[in-house]
Amino acid sequence: MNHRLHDRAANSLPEACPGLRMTPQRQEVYRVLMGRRDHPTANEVHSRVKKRLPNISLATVYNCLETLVDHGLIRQVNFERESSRYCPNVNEHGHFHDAASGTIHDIEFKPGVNLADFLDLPPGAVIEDIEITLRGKLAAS
Amino acid sequence: MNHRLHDRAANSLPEACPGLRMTPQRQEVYRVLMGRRDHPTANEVHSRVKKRLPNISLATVYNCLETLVDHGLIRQVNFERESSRYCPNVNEHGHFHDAASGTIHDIEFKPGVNLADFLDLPPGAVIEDIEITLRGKLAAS
DNA sequence: TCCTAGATTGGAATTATTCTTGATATCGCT
DNA sequence: AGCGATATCAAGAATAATTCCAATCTAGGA
Repeated sequence: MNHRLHDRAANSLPEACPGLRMTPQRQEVYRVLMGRRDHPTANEVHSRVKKRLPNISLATVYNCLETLVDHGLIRQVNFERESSRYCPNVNEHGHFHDAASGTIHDIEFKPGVNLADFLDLPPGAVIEDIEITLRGKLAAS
Repeated sequence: MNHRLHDRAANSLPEACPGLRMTPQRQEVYRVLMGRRDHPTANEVHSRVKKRLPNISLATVYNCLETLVDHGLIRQVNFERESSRYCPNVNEHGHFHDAASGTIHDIEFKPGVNLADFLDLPPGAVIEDIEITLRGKLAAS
């Protein structure tokens, strides 16, 4: 069992974030994302958050998610035209979509990798954000 | 000037595609995409196609685009939650979104690149599709 | 030519998300 | 503690892209 992960999941925000007022709703939305890192949709987040905040509205969940994204505490992930999903892993990383199970796995870059190593970037391009999505199957191991 | 490109753009379908009935609508949708490779949305495709087929409906444009995608003649490209865009480049490639101009550039992989060299894939993962999107700025050269 | 499967159309329906508005809560200051 | 300014919340309405539906149409084969 990964205690490091578990401990983080049990807390609310890792540290204060400048300019972000920490309300019970935002705290709980964040807590829920940390508690189960399965890339839930806003709807799923709403269901989970309602366990503790039964009166929270879906609109508020959307607001909280947007705020947390804007402050860099979580990331919004899009697959095709499906509903957005949310992910508390703010490291640069990609996602692997297992078609069979519908699960999503974070994909880390191998250490020391540089985008320009494998992509033919336009000269002078300054990259601000990367989104890498793989779709496929996990062969039975 | 790139004659190869220009010639392809002027034609309709490059070759017959098994199981695909080539209707005037599909032909024109394809022609429009080849004629201007700027990753238009379904709406933009609709406007362009109407020049020659004034009665074509948006639903038909969606149908044609879907069919062409299903047959591997074009690709559907999604950025965030924006409308889907369509692209006649069916090679494996990524996209660079220039925030300033709103333009989209195809990004090719460097030759001989293997994704597994750069990404920490889950063991036994079989990749069926890759989507790489970069957002950033093109520095004034 | 006639039949049939598939294609097209226009409009209605769907769905995720955003917007609006009024009510609440919080912050900084005295 | 009290007050005004500001931010947040909630509920439902509104939006926008896309899909669905039912009714024609069309092309190609028997």
